[in-house]
Amino acid sequence: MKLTTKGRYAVMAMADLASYSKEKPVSLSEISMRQNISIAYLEQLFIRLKNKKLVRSLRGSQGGYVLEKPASEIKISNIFYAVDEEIKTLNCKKDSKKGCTNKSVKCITHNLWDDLENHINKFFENVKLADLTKKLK
Amino acid sequence: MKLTTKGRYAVMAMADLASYSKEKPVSLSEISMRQNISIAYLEQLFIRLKNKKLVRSLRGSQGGYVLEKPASEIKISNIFYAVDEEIKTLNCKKDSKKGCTNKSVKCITHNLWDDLENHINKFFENVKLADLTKKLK
DNA sequence: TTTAAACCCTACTAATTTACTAGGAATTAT
DNA sequence: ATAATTCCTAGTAAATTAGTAGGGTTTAAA
Repeated sequence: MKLTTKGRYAVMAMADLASYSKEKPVSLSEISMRQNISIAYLEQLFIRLKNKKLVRSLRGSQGGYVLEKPASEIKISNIFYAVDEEIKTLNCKKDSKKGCTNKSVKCITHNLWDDLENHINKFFENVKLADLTKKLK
Repeated sequence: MKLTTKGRYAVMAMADLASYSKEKPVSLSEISMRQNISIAYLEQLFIRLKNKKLVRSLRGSQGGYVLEKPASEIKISNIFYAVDEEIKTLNCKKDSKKGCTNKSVKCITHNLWDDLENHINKFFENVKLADLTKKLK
């Protein structure tokens, strides 16, 4: 059970934005240097963050990104969701009423995995971006 | 963030054992059929479960496995630990005092990942194998 | 009006991890 | 003896992750 760089980098980048984009937009090259993540990789993440309306972009020279909303209104779960950092405790689909769809497998521990997912998701729901920036710098 | 089959199968197999090994040892082929996991794969898991004293093996014909302790004394975290299902929110080592060892990277979100790890681990600490078997069958 | 800094977008590839298989050896009840 | 079982090591296929490449488009500022 492991957090991928996608989710981790996205949160790091957003935390960076939260603390450095007060005055002016922050460029990916700045974030790249501060957080040691390649620009090309950051680009991929920011396209998604933008699609989910977590950041706003300013194109052209002197451009960059700013937060679309106050850091106090952005949950970690929003960021993870934007970049597809999914919490998955099962492989099988969860469409069927009870248990797994995979017909012959008895998912005897189904409830446990469900509880776990809820537990983790709740954690991310309860942490806001603003909570992190205190620890920055 | 995803649970691997190693951890998931190990818990399923242990839950199977907990409910079927009361009278006689349960063979891997039985578990294999009930849980739809290959015997060869189960073998790998049970070697580790045995090393960590969670199960006891009985070799030879009519052999199989039984729980080493009552299901009420086996935590999910014990099972995960036995099969190396690790909860990892960071790539960098956590040896150094504060933050990451990777010198030039500022792990600004370090505390968040630490909190997350604790949160997940605590969940697994609080669930016992016996809690699952109620839901079985 | 040119230039350079920036975002935008798609596709590909390398690296790593996961999931699983193969094949045999040792043990033991019947 | 034999068949059912655990035990053990090594390998490989599949999937995912992490990152690169290379070309756009937009825009502030010289």
